[in-house]
Order: sequence, then structure tokens, then C-alpha cells
Amino acid sequence: MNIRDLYYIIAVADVKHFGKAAERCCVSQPTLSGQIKKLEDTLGVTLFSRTNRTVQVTDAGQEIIATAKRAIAEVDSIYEIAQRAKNPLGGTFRLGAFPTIATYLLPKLVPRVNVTMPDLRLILVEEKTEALIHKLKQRELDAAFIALPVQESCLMSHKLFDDPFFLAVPKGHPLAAHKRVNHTMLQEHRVLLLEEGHCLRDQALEVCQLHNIAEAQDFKATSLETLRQMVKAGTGITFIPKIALTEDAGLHYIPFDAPAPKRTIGLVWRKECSRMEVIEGVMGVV
Amino acid sequence: MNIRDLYYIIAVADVKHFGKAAERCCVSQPTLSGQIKKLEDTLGVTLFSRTNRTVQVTDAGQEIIATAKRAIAEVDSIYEIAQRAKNPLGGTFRLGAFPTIATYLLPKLVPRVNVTMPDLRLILVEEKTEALIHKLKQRELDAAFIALPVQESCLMSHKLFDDPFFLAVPKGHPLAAHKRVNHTMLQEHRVLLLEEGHCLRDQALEVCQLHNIAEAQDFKATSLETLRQMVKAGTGITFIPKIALTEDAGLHYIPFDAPAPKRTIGLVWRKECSRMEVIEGVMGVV
DNA sequence: TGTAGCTATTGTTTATTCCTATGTGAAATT
DNA sequence: AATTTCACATAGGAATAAACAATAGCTACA
Repeated sequence: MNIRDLYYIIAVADVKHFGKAAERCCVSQPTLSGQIKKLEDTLGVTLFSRTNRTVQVTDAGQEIIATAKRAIAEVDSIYEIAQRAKNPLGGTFRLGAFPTIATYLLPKLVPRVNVTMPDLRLILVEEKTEALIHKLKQRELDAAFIALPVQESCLMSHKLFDDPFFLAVPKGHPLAAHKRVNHTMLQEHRVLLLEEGHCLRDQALEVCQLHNIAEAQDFKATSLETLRQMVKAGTGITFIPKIALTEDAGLHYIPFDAPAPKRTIGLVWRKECSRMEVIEGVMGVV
Repeated sequence: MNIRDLYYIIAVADVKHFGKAAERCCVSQPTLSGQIKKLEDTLGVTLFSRTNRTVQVTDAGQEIIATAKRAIAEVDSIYEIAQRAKNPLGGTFRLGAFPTIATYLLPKLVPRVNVTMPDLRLILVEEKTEALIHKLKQRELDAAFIALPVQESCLMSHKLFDDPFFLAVPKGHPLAAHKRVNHTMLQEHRVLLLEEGHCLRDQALEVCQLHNIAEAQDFKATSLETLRQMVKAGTGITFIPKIALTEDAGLHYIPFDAPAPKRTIGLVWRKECSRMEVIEGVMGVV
């Protein structure tokens, strides 16, 4: 078997057409057909059921192609490692961040990374915390910004900064007059939160439950910006982390009395990660 | 790059000798040297620092060889899948079990599996529960016997049987006269348990804590058989699961009053597992 | 200085892969 | 019913790559 053959079968499985697959692989159709036939012979299994009009992937083929993709991913990372060995601050780096930090942190971060590590090709992935941790473990990410603590034995983390929450109220709201707020002042108000799965929601909920503040049950926003617009529209009040504060005519942001509720942002990576130079470079410019 | 090249570099990394590596790969030494040199050229990285006396793997080489091993593991599983497609009950099946069940369950199980699935090559792995779950997730095991419940979103499980605990006491022990025991009768006795990490220890400890029974602090056995010997020697009493009961002149096994403490044994596998035929076959003969 | 122990190089043979041209067979069209 | 179209398979020859045997070249050690 040859690595090239794996590309051939993946191409055929993708486009379901030997001629087009051959074109994608930059070989002639007979070449691709022949190699696939040979592979099928050595495996003793038909991977594709071909009729004159259609190509279908057999059950065994489905499984084998999924495995072939994993094999090729490993081979690709051999090239990646070699590239890195020549330039530790080069190559591809897959960086994750959860939604309520990505929007505010990455626009500042990326230009700085481009300056300090010009040969680095950044791939940014915005996902909820749970998905980020899963992708880190699966080696689909090299590092991710996550709200600490992260309790995973195979992952390492480093605290970057605290991000205190502010209370966001619309202009003219009874609470808008206050310089500072504390939880007792929130009791009678409608608190709007993000939909399930956002760590900011969980953190805000924790504050609410601690102080017995009710959440608006009938409303769940999908992004912090939606939430902000809803507050501006007078639908309720919410928590906005400091990093997401904006100059906004229709809104008041009020700090909390100490100890202000906050979240802690850190960078997380696999223990056996081999890209510490880049990870330190990223932490250095946050 | 060629898959064969990956075998070449792994062989050299293993034996640190081009000639012996070539022999292992069934090629001549110049062939192996040449292919490795070509690979190093395409990668642009030296994998081995060769002197006339020694071959050393470079830092980049270490990483690349680790990745190459993973790549080859995927390629191997392509052959495995093909083999399975031809005979679903054939090929290699890696089955795990935790220590306090392996010794008693597997000797009965394996002969039955050999009868019902004669083409199956069983690889048995005896590990503590935590290691089993890790290996299942890492695709290093196809299935494992584990005490339920198992709370892992990527794993599936199926209950096989309940395994009630018996109290093991030495002959002549004050409790030996009783037909049945209950927890209040254990208060004043020295209870011996397995060392940390055994699920049987955790289950027994749970029973003890529930009923405020003290554990013998200075003693922790490494296997159920050691534990049995210690009980026989009069060091204390212990819990032995039904499956591990043996005819033993020096010991009395006493059942508990209902509800008897017990553990539940189940078979666990990955959600996306492709060997359901074998898994069902294994469950069928337990 | 010579020898043993390795890896690298050279020249040649063998095996594999690739291409172009052509074949085959089923569906779509006339 | 004959023809065209589409798509994969086959055949034969050229190019490429991998293999071997023989040997050169290098260092450590006697």
C-alpha cells in the first residue's frame, strides 16, 4: 500500500467519480482506476461499487476511508513537524477560543502574533468550551483560550488575566444612577443570559444562584452582541465582562462592589505538546 | 513519502543500526540508507545523527518517529477493517478487564469465545478501571469489562450481571457461626481492603463509610488472592465478590442480609465502534 | 599503520507507476 | 432499434523509483 493510494480513494469517495477524482489527484483516470483496483486486490475488499452511471462507497469502504483520513492526517503532521524543526515559530498553529472571548480578544491578538511570529499560519477556531476541550484532546487544536479552571489531566493551563463582570443596564433604568452595584440591588430585575453551553452563562448563573437572583426564563441569547441589543431595547439587564465593554450611547455599565464577580481567562494546551515556543509567544502578546 | 519509509525509520530508531534495521525490513542496507536519505531530503530535516560507531535520533526525529508510529497504526487498522469485512467474527479483538474480575471471568470466557468465534484473535488486557477507560478512548482497546456505571459520553455500556459481595472470615472467627451478616455486626472488626485504584476497593469503602465501619489503615493488598490469604491468616476480614468465591478449608463466606452490597459488571465500548458483531458475541457467552 | 565496524556511493537490474489509446457496457437520445 | 454519450476497465510502452551487489570512505581502537 502507498500513501498516494489513500489520497486516491479519499478523492473518489469525495466526488464519486473516477475521472474527476483523477483530475483532483493530478493523474490520468486509468492510473487512478488501476491503483484503486490493486489496492482492492491487496485488501481483498471492494471499496467502491461502480455502475456505469454512479460510484458508491461500500460499507467497508466507508470505514477504510475514515481510517485513511486519519492516517493521512498523521502523515501531514510529519511534514508539519519537519517544518517546525526548521523554524519553531513557523508552520500552522490551530488556536481555539470560546465565543464570548474570541470576538474581543482575537482582533487585538492576531496582529501582534503576525508581528512577533511572522511565519506562523494561525487557524482560529471559535467553539464553546466543551468542544474546545474535546478538540484539544483529539489533537485538532494546539491551544485554546478557556475560562479556568480546566480539570483535565492531559491538559496544561496558564492563567492570563481576570475579566471582571459589569452590570449592563439600559439608559434611564432605575439602577443606572448608581456608581456601583451589589447583588442585593438585582433581586427584582429581569436578568438575561446566553443560551446553554456558553461558559459565560454558567458563570453568570453561578452568581445569580448564589444570591438567589432569578433568570428571565423565556429568553436566551446566542451571542453577547444580541444580549447587549436586548438590554438596550429595555428587555432586561445582564452581565457583560470587562473585555467586551463598548462605548454605547444606550447603555450604562456599572461595576460591582468588591469582590466583583469575574471569570479567569487562561491558555490551555496538551501536556505532551511540542509547540511550547509558539504557546509562550502567544501568551507573551496577550 | 512512502509508508515503507516509515517502517524504515522506525526500525532504525529501534535498533540504532542501519544494517540490523535493514535486515529487519528485509532489504539491503544500501536500500534502507538511500530511502532514509531521500526522506530526510524531502522533509529537509536530519532524522538520525550518524557517526561511524553510533546512530542517534535527533529531536525532530523523535517526534517524527512517534507520529510515524501513529500513522502506521492507522494503516494497520485499514488492513484490519478489510479482514473484518471478509469475516466479521475474525481479526484481532482487544478486550480489557479490571483485575478483580479478570482472574475469575476470563478463564471461563476465553474457551467459549474460541468456540463461538474461532477466527477471533483475542488480546486480553488486565488494567485498573481508570486505565481501561483511557485505553478505550484512545482506541487501544475494543471493549472492556468494567463495574458500572461508567459516565463517559463517548462510551456505551451494557449490564451483564450483578456480583454480590460476601463477607470472608477465617475459620473460628466469632462471625463464622452466622448464616447471614449485616453491617451492624461488622462494627468492631478489622476490614482489609485492596490498594488504591481498584474499583473493588472503592465499592467496599462505600459500604464501609455508609455504615461507619473502619478500614484497617496499615494494610493494603495488591490482589484479591493476597487478601484471601491474609484473611485466612487471621489478619482481618474482607469482602469477596461472589464470582471470586472458592472452596477453601480455612475460610467462611457469609452472605449479607438483603439488600446485599454488590457490584454490577458490564461490557463497555466506544460509541462509534465498528465491531458490534464481536461485542454481541462476547456478551452472548458471559 | 592496520583492522574492524559502519554508513554512503555507484552501477545495474527489477518493479512500479504513469501515460495514451482503445475497449466495453449501460443509460440516454434520436 | 440504432446511435450517441458517459464512465470505468484494459493494454502496451515509457518513465520513474526501488532494489541489489560490490565497494568506497570514514572513525575508533589496537
